Amino acid sequence: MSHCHTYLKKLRDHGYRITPQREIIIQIIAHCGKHMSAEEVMELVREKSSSINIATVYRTLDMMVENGLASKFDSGNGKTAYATGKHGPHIHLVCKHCGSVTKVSENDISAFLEKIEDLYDFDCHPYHFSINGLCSDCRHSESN
Amino acid sequence: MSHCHTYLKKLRDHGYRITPQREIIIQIIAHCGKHMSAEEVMELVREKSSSINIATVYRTLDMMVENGLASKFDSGNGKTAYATGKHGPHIHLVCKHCGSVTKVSENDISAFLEKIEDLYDFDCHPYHFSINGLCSDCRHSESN
DNA sequence: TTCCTTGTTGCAAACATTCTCAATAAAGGA
DNA sequence: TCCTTTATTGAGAATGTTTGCAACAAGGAA
Ligand SMILES: [Mn+2]
Ligand SMILES: [Mn+2]
Ligand SMILES: [Zn+2]
Ligand SMILES: [Zn+2]
Repeated sequence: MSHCHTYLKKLRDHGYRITPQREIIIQIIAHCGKHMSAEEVMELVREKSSSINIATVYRTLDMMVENGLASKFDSGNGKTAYATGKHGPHIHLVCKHCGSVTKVSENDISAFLEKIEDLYDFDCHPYHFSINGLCSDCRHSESN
Repeated sequence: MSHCHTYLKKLRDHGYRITPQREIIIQIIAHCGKHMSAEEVMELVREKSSSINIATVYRTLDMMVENGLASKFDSGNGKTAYATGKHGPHIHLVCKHCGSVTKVSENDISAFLEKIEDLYDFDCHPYHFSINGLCSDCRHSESN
């Protein structure tokens, strides 16, 4: 069963209705491994159907986030980015000085997330978030 | 020297000009220990001066973030929240099912942040961000 | 298959945030 | 103190995202 069918089934099991709009949107974000803004999803949606509204795209993406099927985060360029689990669990270190983004691998976070689960009984899967700070280059080149 | 004078000095040292608008905005966010939205800052600004524009509030808060004097994160209610270091370093575990927010203490994160610094030479201070997931109540009460 | 209930959609308006630009004023030098 | 340079401001337009609501349609019942 393909990735997006799993998502659709999960949503149906949660009582959501499966509409053609949702099928198209979920297929797009599920098959594309990268972050996408709502507008980028919308562009691909338009290739498949001509009358889906941007509000429906936002609503569907947010529904996925609320049900743990996608993550949502501030991409730093003024648009919110969405991605499914296929994008893979990792976090982004965003330099607030130069804007560079460094990826932290799953391996380097797992111990931390296990701790969060043990101490707080909180399940942070699929995890994909950003931490702001100063990158290596910027912290060493600055006088301050 | 009060908290906000330290901020003002740091900004002046970085070449920024100190305007009455910035003094008022920084004083407000520096003295208030909690997260505030730009609109909430604006309301307090209006009590001190009648003609400061909301764009200036946004610009000043973002300037603080870019210079490591404040953090900025998605509060979940549709408005971005800002806070200075006085709010204290910690992270928020936000339940995407019920919306509850659990605070993770500095103590439980420090090992992770040291690892990030060692491995990636990235300085994530002042850290104050959120992780989405399922809270204890929701993960156990749900059938899924 | 048909009907009913109620969740979902498209649309437009509202809202939150960012940007553009001409006017203003902070900071430093004379 | 006055002048010059140039960062900053207010105003409003633009952009990105959310919301209210009437029309529509998915999914279950009969
Ligand atoms: Mn990513
Ligand atoms: Mn906080
Ligand atoms: Zn950097
Ligand atoms: Zn919860």
